[in-house]
Amino acid sequence: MNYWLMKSEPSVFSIDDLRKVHTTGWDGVRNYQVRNMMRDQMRKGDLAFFYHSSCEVPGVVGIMEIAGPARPDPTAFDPKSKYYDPGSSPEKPRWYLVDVRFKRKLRRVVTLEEMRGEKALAGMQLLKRGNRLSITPVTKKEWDHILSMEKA
DNA sequence: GCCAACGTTGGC
DNA sequence: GCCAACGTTGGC
Repeated sequence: MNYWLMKSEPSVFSIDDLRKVHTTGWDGVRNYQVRNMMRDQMRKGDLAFFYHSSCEVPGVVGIMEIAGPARPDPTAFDPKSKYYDPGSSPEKPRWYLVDVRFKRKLRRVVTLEEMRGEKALAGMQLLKRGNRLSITPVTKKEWDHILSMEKA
């Protein structure tokens, strides 16, 4: 069982959007490292933090569950999609997504700023300089620590 | 809007 | 295979 953190801009897709649709394909990933993580390491039943990025208060806002194994990202095949990639085809897909299911919202936003101040989170990949990956692994210790911050 | 830190592209 | 130019991410 693995833990993850997945970023999304709330103006594009927020935790409230996920709550409404309940389950959705996490589409639009166009980074090879992130693709490989989804395809090779994410498993059904893994848990992930939903993180709001590029917004007023960036931070962890909720929890979701990986609902199934990686599958080809259909937006890559759609010429009308902004994620269209002519180099990807159903026969030879280049991009993958995982399905995610809403679990719950946190009682409050655990902000990026707060997390930076926590010794226990000093090694977190999210907090490393220059990190731009939209999905990063989270250790069980980091996971539990962030959940303990929710109550503070 | 700025800009640091990456990733990608393409000429050579 | 190198590397300059360009594009993107995302905090601030």
